Amino acid sequence: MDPHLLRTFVAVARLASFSAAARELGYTQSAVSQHIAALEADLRAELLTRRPVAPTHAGARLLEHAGPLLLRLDAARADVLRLAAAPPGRVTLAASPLAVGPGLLAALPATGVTLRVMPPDRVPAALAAGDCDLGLVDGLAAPSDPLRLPDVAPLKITGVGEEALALLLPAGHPFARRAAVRLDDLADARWLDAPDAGLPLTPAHGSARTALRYEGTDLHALCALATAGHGLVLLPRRVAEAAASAGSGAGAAVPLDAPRLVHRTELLAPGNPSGAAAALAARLTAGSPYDHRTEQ
Amino acid sequence: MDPHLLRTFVAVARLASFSAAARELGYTQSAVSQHIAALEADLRAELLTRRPVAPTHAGARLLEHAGPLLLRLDAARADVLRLAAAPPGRVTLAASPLAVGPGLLAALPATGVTLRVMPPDRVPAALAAGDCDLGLVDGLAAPSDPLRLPDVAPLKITGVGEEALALLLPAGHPFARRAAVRLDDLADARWLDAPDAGLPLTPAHGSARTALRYEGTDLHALCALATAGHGLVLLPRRVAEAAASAGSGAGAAVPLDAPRLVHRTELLAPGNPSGAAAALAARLTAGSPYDHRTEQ
DNA sequence: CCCGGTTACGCTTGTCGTAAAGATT
DNA sequence: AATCTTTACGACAAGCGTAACCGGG
Repeated sequence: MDPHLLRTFVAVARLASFSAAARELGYTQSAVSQHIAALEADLRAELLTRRPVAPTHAGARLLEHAGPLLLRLDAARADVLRLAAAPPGRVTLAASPLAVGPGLLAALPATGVTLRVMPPDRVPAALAAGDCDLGLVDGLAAPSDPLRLPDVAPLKITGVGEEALALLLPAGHPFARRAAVRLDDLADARWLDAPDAGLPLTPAHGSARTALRYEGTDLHALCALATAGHGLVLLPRRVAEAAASAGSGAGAAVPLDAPRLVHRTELLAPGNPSGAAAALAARLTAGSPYDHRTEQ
Repeated sequence: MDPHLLRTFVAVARLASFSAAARELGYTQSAVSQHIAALEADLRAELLTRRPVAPTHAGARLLEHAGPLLLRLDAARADVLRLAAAPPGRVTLAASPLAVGPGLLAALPATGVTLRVMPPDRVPAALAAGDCDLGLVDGLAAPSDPLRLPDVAPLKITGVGEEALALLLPAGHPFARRAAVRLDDLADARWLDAPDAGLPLTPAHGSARTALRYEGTDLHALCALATAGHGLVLLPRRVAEAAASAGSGAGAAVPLDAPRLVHRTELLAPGNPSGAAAALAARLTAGSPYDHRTEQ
């Protein structure tokens, strides 16, 4: 089970073609064919149907394993290489949209930082692959509970902020004048689904119908959709309030009465933060105005 | 970063010797030396100091990655091979000691099952390596929260039981006559540390001093130690009560008043449970008397 | 008959073992 | 001096590419 074979296998499965995979990987079709044959011989199972090329049952299983496996492998490489590489002055920080808040902005030094915003589920992978030096992710969790992140690598995870939640909705919405709403009230609400912006439909939303799916990481657009009545979104309270007032009165932010659910932001750092990265990490964990708001 | 090289590397690091690793792996010392050299050239970093052989900083980092990586690799192999292998009638079930309860015993069919008890942290690895077909682990968690397990492979995880906790202590202990104790009361208690039996010292125990460390998976011995006053143990309530009464009055079980903390048991199954394993899994999740006690 | 995957075969490269050299206690 | 790692080198196998082959649309 050479990683090379595995990589070829996932490429073939993804592209549904031996020749396309060969082109992508810089091999000949023949080599790809041999790779798959070697894998199938090793595992004593047919992994792909040919013509059309599609994973068999066993192949599908292997695919589930292969992704995380290759990711971890890259992570290990990148991690050790990062140790050896001369620590450059620049730091690249990957962050999910809702992790970009006042706490982060206050902690950023004047120079030397690249900020890269991406969907939260891609942050760990970016860190693993060495594309960035630090990661900031956010998500919903119980107070002081860590987020449930895929463990792609031994990462140092630090909570850097927790904030209560609020619902963003149009000013004319029946709930808009309430002092607070409870999750029970929202059992069959219509939610906006915006996984790239860090607002996927979670178990907290119940068996909700999706109002609209938004693909992108732009919070302003998302808030505009919400205040225009295309669906509800659950946001950190400050963000919701800012969006409600910014929209020239078109929106309203209603606090969510769910004491066991908060918006949490976490800092992910590889075990070996280089000098500049370590300094930024320290400022993010300690110096942030988010910091001491750990309860409620 | 060939897995073979990685495997050699961890062996060398573990044994602190090239030659010993070579013997263990069936290579010559020369080959081992070449493996390490290849790794170091690839990662452009010295991974081991020679004489004495010890991991460098970079090597230590790589070691952190290598373990889970190799485990996942074995898991993938085992998983796919299991698919192809003719499903034998026998099922091997790996379980942590406290997961062996009435629920399990009731669900066991008359024949065809091998039960293997091991420390909870070794169950996922056993499943990954294909040494067993199903796993049962237990641990402390918030109600209806899943346990935090290392994700060695894409496993199907199902909660099969939650139970309140109780403290087992000698009959003469100051707490023995209380109706319940709270975690605050136990801030500086002396705890038994028995990680192999599934009772490691957790954050729930505060910054506790360890009374005695017990290595082994035998609950009876552990309960005897507790009732003899060698330290406190936190057990599922039924287990604690049974142990208290079994010890001919030497012990007492005091319910723990911590509504946010329960003893939870989970069933781990690979994605491809074979016929017999699937049947047992179904009986464990559905038929168990544990099953409907999900709250409190 | 064309497109795409497989098989045959030669060549290059890599990997292991033997054996000699080098280093460290 | 003894022990353990490294280096040199030869043998063998693995892996890739070229090219011929085959099977389905």
